Amino acid sequence: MSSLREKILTTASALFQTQGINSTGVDTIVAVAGTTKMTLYKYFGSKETLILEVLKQGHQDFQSWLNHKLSTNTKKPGEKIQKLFDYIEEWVASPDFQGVGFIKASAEFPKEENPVHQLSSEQSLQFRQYISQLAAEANIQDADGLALQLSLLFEGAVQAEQMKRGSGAMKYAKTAAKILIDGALTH
Amino acid sequence: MSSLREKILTTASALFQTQGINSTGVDTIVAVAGTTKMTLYKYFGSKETLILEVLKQGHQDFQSWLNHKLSTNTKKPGEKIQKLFDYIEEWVASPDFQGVGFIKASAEFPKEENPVHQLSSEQSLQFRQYISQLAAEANIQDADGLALQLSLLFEGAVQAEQMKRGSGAMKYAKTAAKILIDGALTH
DNA sequence: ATTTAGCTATACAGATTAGTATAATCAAGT
DNA sequence: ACTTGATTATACTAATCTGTATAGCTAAAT
Repeated sequence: MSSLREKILTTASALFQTQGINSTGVDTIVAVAGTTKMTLYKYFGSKETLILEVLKQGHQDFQSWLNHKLSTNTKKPGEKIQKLFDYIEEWVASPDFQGVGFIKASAEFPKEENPVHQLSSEQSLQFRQYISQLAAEANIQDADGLALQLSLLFEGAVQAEQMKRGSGAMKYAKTAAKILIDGALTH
Repeated sequence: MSSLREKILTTASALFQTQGINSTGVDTIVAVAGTTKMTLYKYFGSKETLILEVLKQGHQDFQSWLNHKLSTNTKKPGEKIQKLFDYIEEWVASPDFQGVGFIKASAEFPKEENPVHQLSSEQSLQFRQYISQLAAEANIQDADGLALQLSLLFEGAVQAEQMKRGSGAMKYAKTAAKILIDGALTH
């Protein structure tokens, strides 16, 4: 079971989001999680490993949640891309939303050779490919191009939301996305 | 004259961009700038002040460059918003492009009470208002809404460009922007 | 030649950080 | 009752970072 490992993960995730990654010490993490450094370093050999695990967990949670929502609420595969931002907005508005890890992480670790930066970059690409796949299912010509544009809206809105909480940026990203998708569908 | 002050400013700006703000120590800055800590602390009383000055300088450089380009290359005021992303792309592609400070800074200093975060937030808002003004000059109904959407594309593309250099994200942001602007103009 | 101002050189204080070493505690299973 | 394994508690090391103190250098102006 090892609920302590998960407790450390969720605590670190919340602190990284609210305080920043570099500004959050392991002492703070273990204090808030109600454990000690020894236990943290037993489960995660280093702070960097912990960061990577937090990123993996967050990305997987988001992807599986989104995929489940889209799979159960659409009939034809081409419908998914049209509902994509509806669920993204729902995700961002949910109370346990803890930001999008890879956006913040890539900003705090800008060196390309850094493992955290590399994982962030990989996750960003993976999400874009997921959108591209949805676009292709809807028979959109330039699926990759539209996917990139939608990912820009997504990342920009998350960025704006992080900059000023409750800015409603994702709502405007959603309407912009609909325009871009409609335009791509008719061509 | 005080060219040392400017040397420190540009050096810090470059290092903040490539290494991250929190990961760049003042010792590194003065070593690269070819001066000493005493001089740095004489001009800027603290590292935080230096960060704020770097942000102010970068934002002002960008705004005045952009404004000059738009003013000299358009005849009617309504044309500006259509050429906006052409010049933004040119700016990002220029060799001395050193990122957009407020995007990175707000990610590294997420606490809203932090002065660096506050300045970043303010600059982001100011840029959005500038776009909104261009939209209003073109007689666009929901100028603020379009401005927010365009700023999302802008910030998302800069974010993507920082994540993977030379990704060409701004090119796709530009075409998406044109679609959104055209849509807003016909309504 | 001497003063003055700006800059350098260097050492250091004080705080914070990641990570480790060691011993004590606690809860089970046998 | 005893062992085993996981966790806690605490102290420590070594590195890093911001900011300061002190003294010396250099060049120009008078």
